[in-house]
Amino acid sequence: MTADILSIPPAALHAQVANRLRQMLVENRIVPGAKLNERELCVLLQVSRTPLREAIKMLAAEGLVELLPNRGAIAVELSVVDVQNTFEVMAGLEGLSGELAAARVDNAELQEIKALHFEMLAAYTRNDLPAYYRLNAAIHTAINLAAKNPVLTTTYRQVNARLQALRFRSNQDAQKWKAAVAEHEQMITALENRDAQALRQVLVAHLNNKRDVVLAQLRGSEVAPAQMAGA
Amino acid sequence: MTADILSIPPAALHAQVANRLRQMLVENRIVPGAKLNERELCVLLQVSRTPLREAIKMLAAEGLVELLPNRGAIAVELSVVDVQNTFEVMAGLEGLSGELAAARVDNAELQEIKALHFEMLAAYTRNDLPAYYRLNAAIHTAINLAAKNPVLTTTYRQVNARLQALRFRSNQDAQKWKAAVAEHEQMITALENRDAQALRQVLVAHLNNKRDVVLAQLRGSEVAPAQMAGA
DNA sequence: AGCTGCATTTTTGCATACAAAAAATAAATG
DNA sequence: CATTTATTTTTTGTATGCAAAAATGCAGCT
Repeated sequence: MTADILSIPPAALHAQVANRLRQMLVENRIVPGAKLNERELCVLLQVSRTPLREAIKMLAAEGLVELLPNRGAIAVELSVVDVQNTFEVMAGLEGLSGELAAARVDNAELQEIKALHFEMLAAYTRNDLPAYYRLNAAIHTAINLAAKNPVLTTTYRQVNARLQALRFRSNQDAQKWKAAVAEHEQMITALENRDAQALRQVLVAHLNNKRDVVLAQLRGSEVAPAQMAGA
Repeated sequence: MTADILSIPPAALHAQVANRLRQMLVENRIVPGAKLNERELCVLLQVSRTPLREAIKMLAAEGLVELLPNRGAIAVELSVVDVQNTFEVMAGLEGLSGELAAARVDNAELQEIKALHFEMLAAYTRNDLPAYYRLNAAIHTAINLAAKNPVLTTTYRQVNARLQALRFRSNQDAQKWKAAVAEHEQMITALENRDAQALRQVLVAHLNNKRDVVLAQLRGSEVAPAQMAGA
């Protein structure tokens, strides 16, 4: 009876398709530059072209795919400059998150973030990179949510999604990793002190460091093929 | 011969439709909360439902319309809290624009911004509100472009679009107007001095003031109908 | 062999057709 | 008379069909 009312209707096909494609893009299952062939994706996702095309249009608006006139869509391929620009915006959004979170975080949220932080330290100590990344992302998400601004959260997620594909394969060296953990310590301190400017600064610095790591790796993987020509 | 190569193919229908709908939403020709009836819009825009629906999906991803399952789309209706949150993000993006613009503006850009500023002063002196708004927007766009970060520009435009409908009808009192002009003077000074932090601060303050004006007006127009009940 | 021009196939973009859900209207019941 | 229920109409969501553009393959030529 009431179940009829409470039961949530299954998401529309175009939304489901958008979610699945988004995941595939973010996880690099569709590599940057690759064409999104409608026929293939229809078979893979078991839907007709109409909802598929609607989903692709949404991903285009989100900046995850690029539409080529009369030539369909391809997964966005970020140049080094694109990555720099995207990180620059992310740093701004992350800084704002921190500023607002410091002002608005409640005690329950703070305790949970601290708990996540300790879990992350455990993963770091065990050299468990996947767990570290997962907890790291959870902390940043929690700080963002503590800012209590859904518009910020949506914008943050959307811009961040474009970088996810890159971070997926980024593993930093021991020294940078240690520095990142130290920055996380500073975040907790700033958050406990409700020091908005301090939290902003450490988050911006943190993201700039991450940018450098990603760019270094990106440049490395670009140079690699050139070595063959030189050899 | 070469004209064939250089000639740009006309934008795809879905893109044209998205542009027209975006304009209608931003100019309040489709009022917040109004349903986007597919049949009506097909007749109005002279296209079939397929490209229309694709355009609507894009606008949904941009946050200009809301999709209701099995009930189509409506123009987003921002609550007071939504407006506050959106301005908060805009302030962050404006601040970042200013910071980067101060560091990267070249002389030609600076001169053009100054010229726009003087034109704006002329419009202010003549009490020409439409021209003032136009030039005001042009200055903020120019600062944003001087930041030389396309990702920032896109994000800024997208978030700003949601507020455009509100600003359209906002006219401030003489005192606040004067204060806004004074803030613009400070912007020019900060930009000339390449003082990133000063420009950030004045832009954030400027946007906060704009937010207050919009919110006051928004609350006013909400109270207005209630007066009838009290009378 | 490599390039060019043409025919074929594939793919995209748009329009239409059909099915299911929601809304509107009419009828029936208390 | 109000309220509910049944029926019709409208509207949305998805699938399919068709035309134009792009990609592919091939024959002919230099």
